[in-house]
Amino acid sequence: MLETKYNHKKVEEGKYDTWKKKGYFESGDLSLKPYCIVIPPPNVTGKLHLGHAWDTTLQDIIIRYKRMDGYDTLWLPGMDHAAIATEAKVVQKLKSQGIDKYELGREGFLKACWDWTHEYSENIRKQWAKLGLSLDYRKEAFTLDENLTRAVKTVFVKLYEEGLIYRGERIINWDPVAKTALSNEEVIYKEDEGAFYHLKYFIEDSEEYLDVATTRPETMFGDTAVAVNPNDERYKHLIGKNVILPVVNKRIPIVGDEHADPEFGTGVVKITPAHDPNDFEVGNRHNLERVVVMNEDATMNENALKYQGMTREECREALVKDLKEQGILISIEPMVHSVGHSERTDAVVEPYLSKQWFVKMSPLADKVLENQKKKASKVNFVPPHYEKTMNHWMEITYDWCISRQLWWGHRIPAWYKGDEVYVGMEPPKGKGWVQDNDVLDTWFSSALWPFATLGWPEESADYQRYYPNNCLVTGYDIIPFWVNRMTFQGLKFTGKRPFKDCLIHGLIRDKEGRKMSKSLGNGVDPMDVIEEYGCDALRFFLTTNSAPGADLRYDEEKAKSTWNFINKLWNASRFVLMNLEGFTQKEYTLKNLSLADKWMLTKLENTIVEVRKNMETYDFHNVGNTLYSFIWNDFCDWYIELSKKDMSNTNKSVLLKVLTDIVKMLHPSMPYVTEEIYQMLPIRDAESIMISAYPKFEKKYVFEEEKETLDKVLEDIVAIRNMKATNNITKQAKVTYEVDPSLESIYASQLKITEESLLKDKKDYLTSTYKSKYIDITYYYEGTKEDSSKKEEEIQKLEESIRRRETLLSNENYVQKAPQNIVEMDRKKLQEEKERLAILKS
RNA sequence: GGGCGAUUAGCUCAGUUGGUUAGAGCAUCUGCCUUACAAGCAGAGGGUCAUAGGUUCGAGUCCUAUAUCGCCCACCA
Repeated sequence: MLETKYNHKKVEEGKYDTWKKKGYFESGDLSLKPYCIVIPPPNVTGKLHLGHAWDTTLQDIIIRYKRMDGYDTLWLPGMDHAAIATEAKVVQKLKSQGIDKYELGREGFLKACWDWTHEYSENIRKQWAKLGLSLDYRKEAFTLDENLTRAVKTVFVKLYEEGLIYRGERIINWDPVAKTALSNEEVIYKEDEGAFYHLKYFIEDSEEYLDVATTRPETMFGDTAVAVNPNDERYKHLIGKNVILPVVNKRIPIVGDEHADPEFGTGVVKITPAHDPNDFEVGNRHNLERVVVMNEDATMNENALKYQGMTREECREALVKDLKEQGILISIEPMVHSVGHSERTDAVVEPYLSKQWFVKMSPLADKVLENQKKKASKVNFVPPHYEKTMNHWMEITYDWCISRQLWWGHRIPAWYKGDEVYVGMEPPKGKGWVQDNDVLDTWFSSALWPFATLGWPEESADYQRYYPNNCLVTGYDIIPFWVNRMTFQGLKFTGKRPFKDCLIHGLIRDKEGRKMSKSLGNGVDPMDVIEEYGCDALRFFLTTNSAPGADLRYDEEKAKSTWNFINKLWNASRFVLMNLEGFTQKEYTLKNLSLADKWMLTKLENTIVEVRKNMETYDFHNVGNTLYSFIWNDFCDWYIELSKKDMSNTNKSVLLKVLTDIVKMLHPSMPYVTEEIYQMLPIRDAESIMISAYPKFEKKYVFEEEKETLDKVLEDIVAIRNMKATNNITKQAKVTYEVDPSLESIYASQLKITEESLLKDKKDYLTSTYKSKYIDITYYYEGTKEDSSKKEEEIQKLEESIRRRETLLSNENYVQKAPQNIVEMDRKKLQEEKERLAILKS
């Protein structure tokens, strides 16, 4: 027999391995319709966090539902090499062992990365198992796999040939710690305290100077002009003249350029084309020299003269001091401005002139915008407003810097010999060719994930069967990095959207609504939650506590209350199973259904319809709430209570049927406990609940009239209990009643009326009476107060409501314009209210 | 500066194309060890749906403005 308390550890034990061994996770039944989701590959950098648990649970729910509903489901697992993120961690690890990346060399370093990858991917697989994810491991992929590599090269070469990938000198975001370029998306801007340094740039052969304001004085060694707005009356006449660059004592021109905003600062801006993207553009317009003043590690180079070798910060301090002494510094004006930091190393990003590879974005982005207008082939975002996030990004796009000065990743398939460049799948023939040292942005490979994992560029069977994917699930923070890029690469290379639907969820926050982060130390490890409350509680909590696309606060109280719900389910099952001991197919019958049975079955069918509808639209919180109240309120509070006085074979059969459908409907979100209960059912339709059929609506079990009758009876029971409670009517009270004979047992059992409760004597009792369509009941009791205000209150409310409804129904406009069923409902309600009022007043 | 959200009970949140008297969980109050479950049962209280206008027979829901909060993007010499 079942334990009285749900024991999640015992229930979860061993099930995952059994499912896996039995092959339930595997796809490939060609007789069924395919359904495919690819997992957003986690980085092989660490542990899965609560966000992963949420993201993957949503996918597992969809996959388990579709599998039970008769689809050939492929949920493809995989992981991301995560270029810079992993490289940064491995560098750090080696450093702690006293090993330097560059001394170790490329080959040795890559080996260290692979070792790291194997260790961490094994951890991740263990956590997937802990979460109960039904992944088809035979198809597992890694972004550095051979076929992914082939796909990456294919895409690179094709885009290069079409001129959509180019190499050029541009200002890029440089991470001086990782010593690599970054994309704009990998830069995090933070508000920093800084200052505006006002400097004197003397006009050549003159005692006059321009007040040039800068936040970065150390870049002045790279100044090759000073710009003023051509329409700025203050400075117009100076255009064409020169200033003398302080310290360096170099002549640089004063140019007129729209970039200089007369309203901002002093209206004069120094131009450093090699260290500022805007200045770079100004430099291009005026044909200015580009002077790089820093090394790759952001120390000053020889152009910084005596400051060579200092860090940016040291140089600024020393230089400002010197400028002050020389009388060049006019003033220091404190200010707050945002400074870019590297997402991975947190280093202050240096805008840096360097030669990098870029993807030309606008032709690819336009294709996405075009496609999103086509209803039949667009990516359907859930909730829909997230489409705007993608489209917005596609409209403001700039070229994507894809080369990284790292070793861990896809090496760029380009070779150089002198000034010659060769791009191809294989190294060029002939001597003297040297391959590009750099690797690609990790997102370049993950952008191909939905099709490259299925075998593309080969026309493989999997690719043909499972592409486009049916759904992609990810957080809104990943739209710019990943969803966008998969979409344009998918359209470009497969001619199709990568996935039909894109289900977006929010971020997990802590109880106070703060983002979970390492620095705050408020992160919650999903494995700890599983330990404490079980996987099923975690999954159900995560997927039913917020609307689609919204953030979710993690609150342990809620996990706890989810556990309570499962415990409730456990005990309801316990009740059913205890009463169905020895029950067999022979006894199973749905004939001679009682009023309660019909009520229960009708509620069940309504629930099935509601649940299915919400499953299809990914409204899992509605699924959860529907099932919660169905199980707790309808099944446990009423039907099980009513069953206690029945226990006919029909009743038992209904209990079994309803419980079976309950665990099936819950299974996608609570795989373990539902399997445990399913395995104990006396009659089952499958070896495992995982491969059993999801409940389908059956009209023959809908009995609307009976359902309404019992609903009314139950309302009466609640009202009578309420009357008893407010009047302090105890068990000792006596009772007389007249009741519809077919309903007597229900009223009697639910109101706990026994032979002893019937009034036999005549004493000075207080009385309270309740009357309705089916029952007229009076309680006789001893006490001090009789509460008649309750009845008066109800009469008042009814009269008010009747007035309101009569006014409404006499309104021509309303009767004509409102939908018929709404008007009908009002008429019916009005009628009922009048009847009720009559009973109360009689 | 551009864009996207949010604002509903003490707290956390639902609220499907506008349609009964706005819901749930937690918390609160009252009474119960009723043999599935006291991590439970029965009953109860609690909301001018941020504000102001508008459209409509009818607005939490649609429109306009305002306020507050959050996120994304751009700019910040």
